[in-house]
Amino acid sequence: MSAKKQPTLLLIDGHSLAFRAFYALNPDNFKTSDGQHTNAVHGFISMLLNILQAEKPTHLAVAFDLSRSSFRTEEYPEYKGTRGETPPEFIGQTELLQEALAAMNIRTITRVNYEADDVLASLADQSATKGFEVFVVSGDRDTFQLISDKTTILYPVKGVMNLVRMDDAAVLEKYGIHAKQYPDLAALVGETSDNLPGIPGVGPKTAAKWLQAHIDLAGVLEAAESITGKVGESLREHKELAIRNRRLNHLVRDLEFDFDQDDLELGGVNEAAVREVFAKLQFKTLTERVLRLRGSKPGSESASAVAAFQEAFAEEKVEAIFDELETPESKTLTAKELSSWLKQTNQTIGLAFEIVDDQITGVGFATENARYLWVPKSNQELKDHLEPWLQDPACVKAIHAAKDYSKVLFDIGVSFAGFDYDTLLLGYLLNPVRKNFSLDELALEYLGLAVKRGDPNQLVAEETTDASLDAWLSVSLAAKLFKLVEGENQLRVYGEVELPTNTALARMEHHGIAIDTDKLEKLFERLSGEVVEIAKQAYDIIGHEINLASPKQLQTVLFEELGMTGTKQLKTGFSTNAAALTELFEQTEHPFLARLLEHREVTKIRQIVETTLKAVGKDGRIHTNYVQTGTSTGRLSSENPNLQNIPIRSQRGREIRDAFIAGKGFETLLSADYSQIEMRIMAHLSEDAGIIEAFKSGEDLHRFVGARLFGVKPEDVTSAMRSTVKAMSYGLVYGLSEYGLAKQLRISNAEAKQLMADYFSRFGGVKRYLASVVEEAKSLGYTATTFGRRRPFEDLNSKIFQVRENARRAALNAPIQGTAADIMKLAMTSIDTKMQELGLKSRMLLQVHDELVFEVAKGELETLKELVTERMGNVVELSVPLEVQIGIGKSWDQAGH
DNA sequence: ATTGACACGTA
DNA sequence: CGTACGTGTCAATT
Repeated sequence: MSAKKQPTLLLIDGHSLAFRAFYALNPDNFKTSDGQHTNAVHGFISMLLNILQAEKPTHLAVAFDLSRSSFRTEEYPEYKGTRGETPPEFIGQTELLQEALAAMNIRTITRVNYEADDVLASLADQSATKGFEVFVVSGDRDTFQLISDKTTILYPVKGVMNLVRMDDAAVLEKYGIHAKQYPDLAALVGETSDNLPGIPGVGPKTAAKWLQAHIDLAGVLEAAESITGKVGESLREHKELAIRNRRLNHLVRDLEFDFDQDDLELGGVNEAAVREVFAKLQFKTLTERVLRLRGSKPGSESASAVAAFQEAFAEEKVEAIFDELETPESKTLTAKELSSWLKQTNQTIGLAFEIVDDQITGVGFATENARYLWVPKSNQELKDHLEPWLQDPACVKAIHAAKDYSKVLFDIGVSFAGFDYDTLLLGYLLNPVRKNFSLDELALEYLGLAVKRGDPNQLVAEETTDASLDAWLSVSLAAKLFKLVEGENQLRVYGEVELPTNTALARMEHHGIAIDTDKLEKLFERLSGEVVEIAKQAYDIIGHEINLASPKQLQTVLFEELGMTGTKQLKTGFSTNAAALTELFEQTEHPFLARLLEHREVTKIRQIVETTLKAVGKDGRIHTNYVQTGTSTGRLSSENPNLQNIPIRSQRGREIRDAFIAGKGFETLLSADYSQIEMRIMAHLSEDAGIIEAFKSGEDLHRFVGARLFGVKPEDVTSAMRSTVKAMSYGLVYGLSEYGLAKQLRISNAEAKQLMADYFSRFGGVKRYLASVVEEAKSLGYTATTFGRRRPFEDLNSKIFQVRENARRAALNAPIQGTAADIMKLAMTSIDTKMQELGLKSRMLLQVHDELVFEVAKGELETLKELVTERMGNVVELSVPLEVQIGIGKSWDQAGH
């Protein structure tokens, strides 16, 4: 059936790909029991399999650099001189990789005095001449010079382990020149990573323009006299740099080899050797994947893995094997087939929805070795077939980002019991600092799987939803992530805090909060009028109009025209922020500054009014999105819009809060907040007798502390003393330094030092606690809240003072802010559960870190007030009481305290 | 259109 | 040189 395939040669720059793999995968997750890191090897092989699947080459070779020296470093010793030291985790991995490749009968090639790219260039050129189609995998753009109609470069894009297919058209698109011209462009621009400076002032744009006009570097240099401007001058002055760069980036294409292309043909593997090497590397996932595809049960011996590899590398089989190695094939099910499958499957089932315009257009289901897609014809059909299963807590479900789906289910009236594994939340607990929590990123990090979506023949990844793939990834990740979370003793945070909070949040977002849009619109108009008026006054003072929102223009006016001396230096000049302006005003009393500050306040508030108005939905309510993975400490964040930064301090700002109201059919809003929760947690964690006594006494905290600190009676603490104490107490929670305290209180460093020493001598527990937090974080590499939530810290031992200090302060704050966040989440869950249980009509709507806002239904005020106070106050037992303040009113402002 | 710097609102 | 966020604007970049 199959015609003789076009012979295709795949050439790989070994170090280049291994380094990409190394930086894409976290070394901590790929470590053998004796501590050897294997992430680069794992990533390399996983990537290799992907390329084999996509390109189906018949021949393969991997080239490695022998050392850092080559004929290029002889000519120019600084070549690649900026490359830093090899990361310690990478050490030994090249050798392991070469062993693994040898076991798989893949030829590795090195050449003394030459770089891997020269070997690739020679092989590519010679093979193309013999009629091969050639693919070169290299992260070095110099290889673009090899591109021809026979030869394509697969170039890794930074960040994710993905390859872009670079052919002549792609180079033309990206750089505006043909591939052949690329080394000329590189010579002009220079290459920082190779320590090759180019012509100063010349970037890719300019170089491309020249090359479009003059074909190649020689042509450009010939025409150098006619090139005008600064860049032309620069070119004439530095042309020898370009000539040198061009000589160095020229790849050698005529190396001779003691083998020919036939010796590179993909054949069987060395069974015993593969078994040995893979055992040494402890590559369970790769092996398990092969076992699954072979249909054998886990636990049977790994001979089948070897056999699978053997077949994989045998010609003609490559395609089938690696297609399946990625994921099981997706099958589309009818409603009937789905129901019976759900009934008979008692393993954990991965679940994902395809959602278009808030409608469920597809549902993916998966176990680790099968995946299915079901396309419900209507919401009713979906409800009929899915609701019983969703409501059955005995059916174990794994899902990613349950909240997104829960909201849609609420919308269409499908009830559900909750989900057991949410890979988003598990991923968050394992590393709250990471930026991207997508399934693909988690799969890459924890499964070593580079997920490909869309057309499998297209190496460039496309964003497409594939519900059955998502379901499969969720179920595959769930077990692994859960084990890791368990190993870190974070199961309690997962099960008691994050997972149930998710459901409460879905409900809150679903409900949203009602807005008095008329009021906001009027406010907007009024503020707009004020802005115009204030701006006019400001322009009159300085005699001309400027853009008051432009820090740059302000710098010109303040520090040049008006001749003021700036207070705080920034990258771009002196700061014009409110603190700096206030200080300038104190010095100069210049009326422009007063107008400017007022302008700032009013425009800011007007801007918030505008975005708030824009966020009001058709139902007259705002449905914010709470991001449960948004902070490194365990707090929530709120976006689209952010309802956690609605103004409260200024009178103008509070008018916005007055537009957040109880909706139709509800009587009032109720706001409940924890009073001084972070200081209370500080008291609890530090076990400081003095602070604990302060809270237990019921005396005002700052007054109490002030009395102790200054040795006076509580009633004799002046308001100045009290605010000093307040600043210091709060500062300590944030890792305040002597210098910072001095600045804040406008006292000398020595006075600040004395003040702090006094504070610590009176409240020794606080001092001991803060020191212990940093010590522990240094030795463990993370901080933990009382419930076990972790935050990693790497920079506590940094040699750079600034970096180290930043980490120190964050580490001091993390357990306190994090514990407060845990307590609030527990309280929310407790309240939400109870409200559901009692079938209350009232609803929880907002969370602002230490405050909850409820919408109260008729006749439920007393019940709710008591319920909320009791649940928030008693959710955990600390060594100090948790005090809850309740406010009630028609609007958020009136409910506030 | 996207990006970085700045500014500023909240707890 | 006090923690944690999200959003807007300007100005300079494709």
